[in-house]
Amino acid sequence: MTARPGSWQAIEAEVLRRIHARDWPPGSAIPNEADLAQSFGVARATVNRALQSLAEAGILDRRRKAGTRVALHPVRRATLRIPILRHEVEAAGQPYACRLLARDEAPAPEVVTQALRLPSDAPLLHLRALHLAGGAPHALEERWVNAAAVPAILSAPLDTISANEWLVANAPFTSGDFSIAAANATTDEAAALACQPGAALVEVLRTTWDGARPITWVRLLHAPGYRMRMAL
Amino acid sequence: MTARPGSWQAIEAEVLRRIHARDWPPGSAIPNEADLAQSFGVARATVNRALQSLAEAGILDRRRKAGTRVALHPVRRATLRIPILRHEVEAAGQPYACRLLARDEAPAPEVVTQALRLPSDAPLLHLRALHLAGGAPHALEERWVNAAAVPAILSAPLDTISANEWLVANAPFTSGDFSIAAANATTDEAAALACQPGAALVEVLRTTWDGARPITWVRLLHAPGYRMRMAL
DNA sequence: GAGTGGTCTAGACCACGGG
DNA sequence: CCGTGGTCTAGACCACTCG
Repeated sequence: MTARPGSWQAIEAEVLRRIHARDWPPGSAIPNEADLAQSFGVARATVNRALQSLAEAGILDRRRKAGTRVALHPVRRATLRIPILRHEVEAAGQPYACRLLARDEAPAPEVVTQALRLPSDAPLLHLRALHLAGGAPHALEERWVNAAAVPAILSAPLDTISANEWLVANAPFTSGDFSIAAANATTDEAAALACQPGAALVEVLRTTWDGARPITWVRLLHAPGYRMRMAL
Repeated sequence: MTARPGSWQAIEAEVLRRIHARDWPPGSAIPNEADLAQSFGVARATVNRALQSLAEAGILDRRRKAGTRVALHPVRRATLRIPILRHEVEAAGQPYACRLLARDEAPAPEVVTQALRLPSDAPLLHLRALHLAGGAPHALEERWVNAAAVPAILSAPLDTISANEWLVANAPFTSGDFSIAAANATTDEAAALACQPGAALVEVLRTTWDGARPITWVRLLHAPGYRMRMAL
């Protein structure tokens, strides 16, 4: 488990140790790369690799000329892996299924068109699907797809493959928003998810873009008991 | 905005372009580093930097000898910044306050001791606090601190500084778990958060460790309307 | 202006792991 | 075995930004 002496991981661990040991307290400046390299007996590039890793993790603040400082408030970052629902379910050892509940091209609500920065009369494909895990409802998906950006979706076999999965394979995106909140189940949602009306549900909102072109807006309502886990 | 030609960012962008353009479709192998370096006219280390960046982002799968492949299912990662609550509130332009509701050393529930992998009779400090934003309830915090690992907390002025902030400054951690779920407000919680009983609340569970030593377990209940946002 | 991090190069050796 | 990625080195130049 211990990194090879002289490796950048070893340097990283040693720097971390000194920070935790308060040798280098929060807010203080640490020696520059050249000095550290000499004192550790490695090349500067190796020190650079270690410090960049720590900076990326938010442990250090680095600025040219100003030098490297221990972050005053180490803003912790958690990385959330967002799997395809099918994979998530199957990874839990349960059979997955997806049922297409609705599909139409009705005009989208303002919330959606505004989030996608599209005119309110833009032609959007509307989909509603229920994801099942082991026969039980897992999540309810409400989706709007920008048909202008992904015309092929109009002829996609969405009763065979979930829109989620089809889009991942056919419409790569470059950026997006992702947010999590809690919502009480409406009577309709409760019926679809086989839970009590008013039950607390995890609500995930996602918008994706390919460059400047909006691709899709989706709202996922997870069945009660759902929990998103990450490591710190 | 465009990266300098020959920089690793430029290589990264070009590789990304070829992936999006389906020159290198999902699952396919791409040339090895040496070949790419030659064709791009840069050193192998530069190509390595670019490909490592893409691998870290989940776009590429890299294995020694097996080479580099375009990830079949680009598992998207969202990085969530976990700020100190006070900062989060103040960043929203609202005055922050924290009220300590309870503090005792009663035995902890099994859920807590098990999550911390401690014997069920381990001495834990129990805290309950209400975080306020602009005078309105923002989040309810239920916390258990491993007094054995952080004895100084027993004499910390927790009516002045939130336990959250005190721990960040005085008890660095090396790893932790983080999970998000939704919960209906109990009558007690509703009273504290000034909302309706049964309201859907975002529940955050966090456990932190310093090496093998458990530090703290905390449950945060956010007031209705709370939303965690991240970029993809 | 000058110090510091950011990056590139050319070359080398190593570790992993597929065939 | 041996090809591929992972990493280290020594040296160099650049870019940013603080003073």
